Amino acid sequence: MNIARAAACTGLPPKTIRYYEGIGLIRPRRSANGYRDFGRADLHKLAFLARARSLGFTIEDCRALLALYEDRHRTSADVKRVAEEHLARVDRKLAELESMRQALGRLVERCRGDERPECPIIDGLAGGPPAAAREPAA
Amino acid sequence: MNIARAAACTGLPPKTIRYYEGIGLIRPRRSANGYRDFGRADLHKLAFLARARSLGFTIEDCRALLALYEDRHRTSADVKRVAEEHLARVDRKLAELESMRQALGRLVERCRGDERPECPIIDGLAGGPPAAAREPAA
DNA sequence: ATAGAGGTTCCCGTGACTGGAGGGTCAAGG
DNA sequence: CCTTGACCCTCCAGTCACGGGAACCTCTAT
Repeated sequence: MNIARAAACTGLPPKTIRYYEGIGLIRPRRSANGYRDFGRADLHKLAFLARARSLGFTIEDCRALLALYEDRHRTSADVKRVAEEHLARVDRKLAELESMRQALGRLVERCRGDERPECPIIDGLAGGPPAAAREPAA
Repeated sequence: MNIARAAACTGLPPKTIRYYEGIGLIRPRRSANGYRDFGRADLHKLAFLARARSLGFTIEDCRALLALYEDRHRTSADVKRVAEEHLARVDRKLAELESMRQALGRLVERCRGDERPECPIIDGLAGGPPAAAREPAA
């Protein structure tokens, strides 16, 4: 099976498949004309990679997971460790994004978005009073 | 003020400050010896950039925001548009990460993490039955 | 004079691809 | 037989926002 069909089967762009071969994740045979020739096992690996990537695993995680996938003497503890580390990364990223979203949302909310130059967003970025200083504190 | 002090004032690494000058975000004077010499306005801009970056604005957003920051004829609508577009990007990213987290969490949850090779995480990545197929369907 | 702590520029590497140049291969049609 | 168009190949450059490090210059203190 040539690369275009492998791409269609797995949902990965041909460029990405070549890249994966380049970094040693897969090793498809070559036909006499030099074209890559993907077998059943290659397709399974590519599909595996596509799913792992879509869950946000890094390429190096994928390399480790693929090795475990092919190792019949693996332990599920090894797999779980990789996944849990990634899960922790995802959670950290989520927390970071959520705090961004909140700060950003507060600024946007308070901006009237009219034709005048006064702008709480600019003020906030410029280090003006964060939020409470406009409250009726007196 | 030299670059190390500017870095200390703004929390930005010297490397980043040089980079910002390289891409034209700031334009500090130079002393006779060739050292950068940061004035009050430069520091304000750097602090502005640090805050904008910490909210996840891209460098190009920052360029636009800095221009608005310095434009006394800006409209808050212009600022708000930039911020809202970014907010929408953040929300999309959040949704994506949350769906990742959920799928990942489901897999990790079901993995016993013991010394045996059977592993729902590997199975899930390999395209095995997603979740329900192990239920007592018979 | 020298040592050490600053500063400068320039180039390379990161992650995970994507785009494009330049060229080979194959099947079908004239 | 020749051409056209759709494939395929390799290799290089660019992305984003820096960070590391080399090679070199400048200042301050001893």
